[in-house]
Amino acid sequence: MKIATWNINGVKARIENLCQWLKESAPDIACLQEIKSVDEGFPRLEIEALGYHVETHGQKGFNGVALLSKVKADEVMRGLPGDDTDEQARFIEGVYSTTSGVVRVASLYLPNGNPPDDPVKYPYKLAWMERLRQFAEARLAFEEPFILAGDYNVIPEPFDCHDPRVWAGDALFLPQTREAFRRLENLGLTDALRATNDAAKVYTFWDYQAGAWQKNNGIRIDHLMLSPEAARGLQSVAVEKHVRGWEKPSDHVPVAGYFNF
DNA sequence: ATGGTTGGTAGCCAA
Repeated sequence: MKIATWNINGVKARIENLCQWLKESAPDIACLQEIKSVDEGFPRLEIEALGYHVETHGQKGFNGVALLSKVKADEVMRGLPGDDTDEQARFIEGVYSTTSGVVRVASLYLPNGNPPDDPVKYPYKLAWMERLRQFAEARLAFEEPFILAGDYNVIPEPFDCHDPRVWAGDALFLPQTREAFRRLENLGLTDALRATNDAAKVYTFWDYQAGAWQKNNGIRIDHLMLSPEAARGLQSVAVEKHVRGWEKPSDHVPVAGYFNF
């Protein structure tokens, strides 16, 4: 089974790239972030025509996540529990039947948090990460294959970026951000790409500005975090970097895990 | 639109 995550930075602007990628990469489940669309505006017909079921959790203008799957989800949950006042569409979870049982997959778009001195943005990021930790802890108790995939807006280690000095004061790399990410790992979640490729300098995002792609000035912020039951089934991870070189690309590329379930 | 890019929106904001 192939399970991928991709921040597409606007589904309407990316529909051609998205369809091209679905045809060529053919993930069984795709976790999308930053669809930047309300549910009614999501181009579901084009995607359904390629054999995918579509579940969205959209919002006007920004954020928004989706799950595309070859097999229809048995259950879908929208929104990260833990704060009923949170209006931002950043989380959707689906439960899927496989030949060997069930797999639970979430598509998440963790808050960016910049600028860190903003009275709202960075505290919101940290609070969201704590909610995610509590949610993951509850899910891990199920002892199921469980995958938390998405744009974490977290650079876990200095070698996950081209130049750590540039990121020193950034919400994606501040010590508190990295500590909160480590708390997720310490629950027993495995960072799939780190687990299969310990080589440094693997990136998933390159800014549109200042020729970042051409200079390979990237960061690794899109992660597949696996429960022990999912990690046991992990065979390999692919960063589909060539997609960044397409016409009208997203600034993120897909990251895909291959599993023996 | 500060500029460096892009997307969505009509608030230049968010990334």
